[in-house]
This record gives sequence, C-alpha cells and structure tokens, in this order.
Amino acid sequence: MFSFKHFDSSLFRQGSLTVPHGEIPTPFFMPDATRASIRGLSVADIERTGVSAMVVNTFHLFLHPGMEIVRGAGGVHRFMNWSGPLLSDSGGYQVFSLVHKNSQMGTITEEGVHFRSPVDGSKHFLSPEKAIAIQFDLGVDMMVCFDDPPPNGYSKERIRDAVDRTLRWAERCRVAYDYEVSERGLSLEQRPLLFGVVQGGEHLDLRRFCAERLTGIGFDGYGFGARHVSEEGDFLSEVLSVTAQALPVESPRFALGVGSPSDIVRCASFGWDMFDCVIPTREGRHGRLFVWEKDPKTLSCSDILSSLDDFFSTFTVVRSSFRDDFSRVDSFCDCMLCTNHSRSYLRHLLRVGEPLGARLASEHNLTFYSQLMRVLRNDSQV
RNA sequence: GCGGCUAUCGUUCAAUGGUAGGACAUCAGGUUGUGGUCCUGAGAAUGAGGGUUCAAUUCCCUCUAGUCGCC
Repeated sequence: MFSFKHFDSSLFRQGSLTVPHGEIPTPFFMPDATRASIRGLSVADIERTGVSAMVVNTFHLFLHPGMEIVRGAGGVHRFMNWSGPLLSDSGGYQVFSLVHKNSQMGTITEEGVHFRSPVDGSKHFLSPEKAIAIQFDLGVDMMVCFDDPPPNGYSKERIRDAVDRTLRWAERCRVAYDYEVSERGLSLEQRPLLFGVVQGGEHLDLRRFCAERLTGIGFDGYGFGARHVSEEGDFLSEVLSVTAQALPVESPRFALGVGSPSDIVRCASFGWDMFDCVIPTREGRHGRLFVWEKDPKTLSCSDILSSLDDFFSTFTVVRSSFRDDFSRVDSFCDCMLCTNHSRSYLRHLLRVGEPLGARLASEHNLTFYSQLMRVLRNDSQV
C-alpha cells in the first residue's frame, strides 16, 4: 500500500500512499479537523488550500456528537462531507494530557483509561479495543493505536513505564484491528491503515527499543509520539533522526504533532512522511501569518533545507503597524486572502472578531503549508 | 450669562490624607497527535496654579476644559 518513487536529486523520501479514499503523494501535511471541522473553514475552503488529507479525533468525536450520530450519518466522511483521505487520532494524547494535567480528571489502569469529560464532567472509558472500534465506526482511512504519551519532563523510569504500556496496548490494538477487519468483512482495499506509535521521550535507547518491538508486532505505518521539542522548546533533532532510522524503510512514518515549517522540513529530511499540527490554523486565528521570503515555485527542497530559518517568515498582523498596510499578506501566495484583501483589512477583521478573519488567515496558512509540502515533494504542479 | 456635576495610564472605570489598581488598547515573547477569539511579560496616569497639612490625587480657593439644566 505504500510505495516510493525515488528521485536521485532528492534529499527526502518521496512517494505515495494509497488509502481507501485516494492516493496521497508524500510527504504530506494534514491539518487538524479535530471535531470533524477545521475551525472556520468550509470543505470548499479546505479544498482550495491544496490540503490532501485531514486528522479527526477519536476523543472529541466520541464525546460530541457521539458515535451513534456518526454511525447514523454513515461515517465521518459523509457526516462532514469530505471525500478525501482522513486519519483519526486515537484519543490517547487527549486523555493522557487530561489525566497528566489533573489526576482528578481520570485514572489509568492496565485495562484502559477512565476519565471525565472536560465539557460536562460525565464519566467515560477508553481502551485500546474501544479506541479501535470507534475509529472503525468513524470509517477513516488511517487510524492510530491508543497509546500513552508521557510529558518529556517525566523521569526515565516513568517514560519506560509509558513505553511498556504503549507496547502492551499496541498488541491489543493489533488484535482488535484484525478482529474488526474480519468482523466487518473488509477487503484489502477497504481496510484502513493502522499506525503504531513510538514513545520513549528524549531517550534514544527507549525510542529504539519501542520502534523494534512495534515493528515486531507489525503495523501498516509507524508514528513518532509525544512532544518532539524539549521543555525549553528546542527541536529534538537526534531523537527524531534515530527513531526514523529504527523504523522499516518500506512503511510510512507519521510524525504526530509536527510542527512548525522548519520542524517539518527537518523531520522530512530524516525520513518522516506524514505530519499534522494545529500551528497553521491556531496561529492563523490568533493573527500570525506565514509568508514566503522567496517565490516557492523557484525553490527546491535542498534550497529550503539549507535555509531552514530563512525561507519563510512570520508576522503578527494584528499589531498596530499593519493598521494602514494595504499591501497583500504574501506576494507569492494565490489564496483567497492574498489575491483579494490587504493586511489592513485582515487586521481589522481579526481585531473586531469577524469570523471571516479567522477563516481567511487559516486558509492562507494552510495554503502556505501545502505549498511547502509541494516543494518537499519536488512537485512541479503549483 | 446663572447654577449643578465632572476632571486619574492612549481609552474607560477603580481607590486613597501616607507604595494609585483593573479592563481594553500598545509593545515584546509564546502557541507543536486543538479544554486556545488563548497564555506570559513590559511600558504607560492623578488638567493648571495657589492654600490647609509633617504629608494632598484625595480637603479648600481660583483658572481652564468638558457636561447637564435654566435664562
């Protein structure tokens, strides 16, 4: 299901990934449509940005609207009217950040995690088996094992515990996945891909160990879990590099939660193929815009790799200095915002809280990310 | 013209006879498998002149500027 086309000049893995809802050229970036929606954007808006796939979240959709509704709609594709590929996050990250942040919010047992809804306080339970079943009900193209992502600040001993639990749960996810596939009678073309997630914090030996054991169980793809930046915010270059090398060459590698444009480029150069992050949409809503320093159509991936911090810049459009800046946001971008409106107008919209501001800014940043991924693919079509 | 009221960061509200506080705005950071129209930090003010007092932004007088009412 995962194939490569290598280009001699390329510094990156370039290929394509085939899933039930289509073929995706790699590397690619998925914006987070956590609650089956990218905040503020319609499906038509999303298509215009060049986004090829999105991430929805098991945890959030399980709580709202609930699986009965999603099943009733005929799956999340139909529910949100998106016909392209979708990946679901397992909910592990949400449940654990909830519990790690405040132990009153839930308890972790070998069986799974009991937690309280952050919305209304109601009690719920998620386990490897349940997370897999939910993701099948969502009807996504790619799903992720229910895992335990510990904060990087934890002791090595506690991170080792998280690795062990992640591995035990990965085995249970694998079994549950095989059960669901046969129970639902899914053919090879219909079945979603299952990703195991490598934990281990900043410890190279734990990352290697976890990667080896997951490979032993066998998954369609492998993910990098927990944070890829240190507590101080520094990119964990060696950890990302070593972990990628510890994974099978022929499987897609998903760097969960990565990241800033620079982080994505670095990870792609280490051999990571898939990315998702809230940065382009969240920062867009808050008024930070990504812009090209040079025309991306003239850039190669080696140009970008050699100018990691210089190929783009950001600016905060809500600052007063943009009050009377009637120029376009990015002279190299062809999105709705850049071809129709000025920085001054966008600033105005964001400051008065007009929803159109968040929409245009998110759309622009996603267009920037899509363009970046095209450059990493040496994709001539722009 | 007469009378009342008001005067505090850029704006808008507090407070006090002894270090003037908040909100919004400004500026600077931050946001990484979305509990985020969010989080952290910084700079920023007692209209002017007199008087009472150890000490006045606070009490008194004058001026100035607003504001309301009456002619």
